[in-house]
Amino acid sequence: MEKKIVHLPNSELELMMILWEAGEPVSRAYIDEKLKGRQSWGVTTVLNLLARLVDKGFVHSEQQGKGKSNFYSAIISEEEYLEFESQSVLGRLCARSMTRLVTNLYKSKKLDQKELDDLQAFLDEAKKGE
Amino acid sequence: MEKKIVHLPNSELELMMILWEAGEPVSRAYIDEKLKGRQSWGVTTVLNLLARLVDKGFVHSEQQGKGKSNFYSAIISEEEYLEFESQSVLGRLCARSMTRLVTNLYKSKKLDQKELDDLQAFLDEAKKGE
DNA sequence: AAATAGTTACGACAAATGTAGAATGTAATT
DNA sequence: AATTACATTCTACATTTGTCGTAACTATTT
Repeated sequence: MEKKIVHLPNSELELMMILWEAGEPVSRAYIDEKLKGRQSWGVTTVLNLLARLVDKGFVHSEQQGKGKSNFYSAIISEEEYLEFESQSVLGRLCARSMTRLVTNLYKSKKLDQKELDDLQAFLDEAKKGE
Repeated sequence: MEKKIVHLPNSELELMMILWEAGEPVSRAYIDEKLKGRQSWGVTTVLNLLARLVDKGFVHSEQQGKGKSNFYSAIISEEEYLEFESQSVLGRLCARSMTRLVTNLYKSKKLDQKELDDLQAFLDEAKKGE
């Protein structure tokens, strides 16, 4: 079974972001905690979304024994997913208005200094290659 | 009826991109043309997607008289939509991996020189404000 | 051992999405 | 005036997505 990446709906993406950020297998309870303030999904909802992600090959779920909580971890990495979306409609939209996007994110304080520095480093690199 | 912006599915976003790029009212035939190579949707499919966009308040459709083709134009601007998405899951994903995103897009030649220059200008501006 | 609490799996269902056929109406062609 | 060629609207339908309720099972508490 090869790694086939598909576009994820928002709800599932929300969970993937948590798994990516965690970087290690985490429990459903952990995910619930991270979801606080963003989404108020019922327990089953989260579990169900996780199950769908497992089906799609995005997540691995390992059972810790009956009655105990499972541990979930990302199989598809953030890089891989981003790479995939870059080739899609979304990628084209971002490309067309990259600066506007960056400006928006900066204004709403979603971009931290490190990301800005990295961006500068990338631009310096790109300039050399011209 | 205020301008309520909602998340668009890929298919509809694909059409919006064409309308945004066009910048003026265009016919369905024009859209079909632009779609060439990307999507092979039947005529009705495109019209149906346009109708849904009209319902959602994203597109204005004006009839050029019976039997003649309509003209479609974007009501919600690219800026507005981007602003909206910046606040969503998508925005957070982009923010978290902005540099990777930019790098991907650059590699696949989706970012042109102008966009890079703009980006640099933005960074210069941001640096001053620190 | 009965009750309670916590966990996951299964089934469900409305709404949204992807995609198009059929119906209907005008315009141009024969 | 038929026929042909397009255009749009309406209807349709399988999938996917958003969200759970229930069932079933284990662990803990009383």
